Amino acid sequence: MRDLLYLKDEQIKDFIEQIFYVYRDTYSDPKKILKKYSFGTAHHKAIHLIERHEGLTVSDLLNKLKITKQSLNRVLRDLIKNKAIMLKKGEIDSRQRQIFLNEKGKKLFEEIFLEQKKRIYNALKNSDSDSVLKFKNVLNRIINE
Amino acid sequence: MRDLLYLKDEQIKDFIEQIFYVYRDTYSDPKKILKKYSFGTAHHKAIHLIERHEGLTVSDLLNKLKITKQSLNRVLRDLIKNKAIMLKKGEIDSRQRQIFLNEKGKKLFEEIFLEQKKRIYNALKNSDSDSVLKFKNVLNRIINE
DNA sequence: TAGATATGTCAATATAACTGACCCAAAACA
DNA sequence: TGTTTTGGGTCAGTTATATTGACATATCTA
Repeated sequence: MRDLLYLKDEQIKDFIEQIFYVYRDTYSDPKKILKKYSFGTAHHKAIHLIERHEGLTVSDLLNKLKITKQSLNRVLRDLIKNKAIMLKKGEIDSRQRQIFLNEKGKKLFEEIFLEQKKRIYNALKNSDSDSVLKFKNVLNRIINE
Repeated sequence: MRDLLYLKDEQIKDFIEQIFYVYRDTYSDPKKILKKYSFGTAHHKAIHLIERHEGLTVSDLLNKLKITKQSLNRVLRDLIKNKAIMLKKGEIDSRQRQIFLNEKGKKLFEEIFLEQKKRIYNALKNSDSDSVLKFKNVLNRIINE
C-alpha cells in the first residue's frame, strides 16, 4: 500500500468508527415512528428499498439487504398483513414477484423519511455542492470495493 | 428548508440507502475472522472502540455504543473470559472501570483491522486528499446533528 | 421432458438487543 | 456524619433479527 499522508491507519480507523455512528444515528431516528406500527428497522430498510426501486423482485431485494430469504419473508409477511406493500407476479417471468408500495406503504415511507431526512439535510445544508458530491462519490467507492 | 439543487429529497434518499450499504459491507468483511474466536460484530465494535479510546470507562463505552449495560455486559464478559481485554479500577473515581486491550486483544484487533482496512483503503487510495477530507467532514456533521 | 430457478414455508437455533428488578461500593452532598 | 446519588454488575425473562437446513411448488429453459 502506498504511503499516503492523508490515508494513514489512524485515519482509516476513524472512518470505521464514524461509519458506525452515522449508520447508528441515521437508522435510529425513525424508530419511534416505526414502533407505532409495530415495525422495526428490518421493515424500515425493506420499505426504503422498495420505494427507491419500485417493482423490484424478491431476489433483487435479497441482494440489496444481504439476508436470507427466510429472514426477508418474515418482514414481507408483516408488511403485506399491514397492507403496506403488495406483490405482483412478474410480467416476463411469472415465477418472480415484483414488490410495490401501496397507499398505506407510501404514507408510512413519507412519515419515516420526513423524520430521517432531518439529520442528513441539516448536516449538508451548509455544505457546498462539491462536498456533497465528493461525499457521495466516496460512499459509492466504498460500496463498490 | 432551502431549495438546494444538489440536495433534493431524491439525493437524500440515496444517501440513506448508501449509508446502509457502507455500514453493512464495512462490518461484514471481518465476520469470518471473528467467528474463529466465537465473537460477533458486537464484540468487534467494543474492541474497535477500546483500541481507539484506551482506558475509556464502561459508561464511556455505553455512550458510544448506545446499548444497555446488560447488553454490553455480555460482550465484556466474553472478552474478559478470552483475555482480550482487562478492566482496571479508575484512578480518580474508583467506582469506575477503565477498559484496556491486553496483548491478545491487540493482536485480535490488528487481525480484524487488516481485513477491514482493505475496503476503505482501496476505495480512497485513488481519491485526492480533498475528497478524503470532505468525506470525513460530512460524516462528522451527520453524527453531530 | 428433465433440470434449474424463483419463491415460499416449517422448524430449530444464534446473536444482539431489550425491560425490569435488585445489589454493592464509592463518591457527593447536606 | 449520615444520606443520597452514581458507576457498575447481575439475574431473569423477552423481543427483534438473523441463521441453517430441509422441503414444496410453480415456472422457465435447454
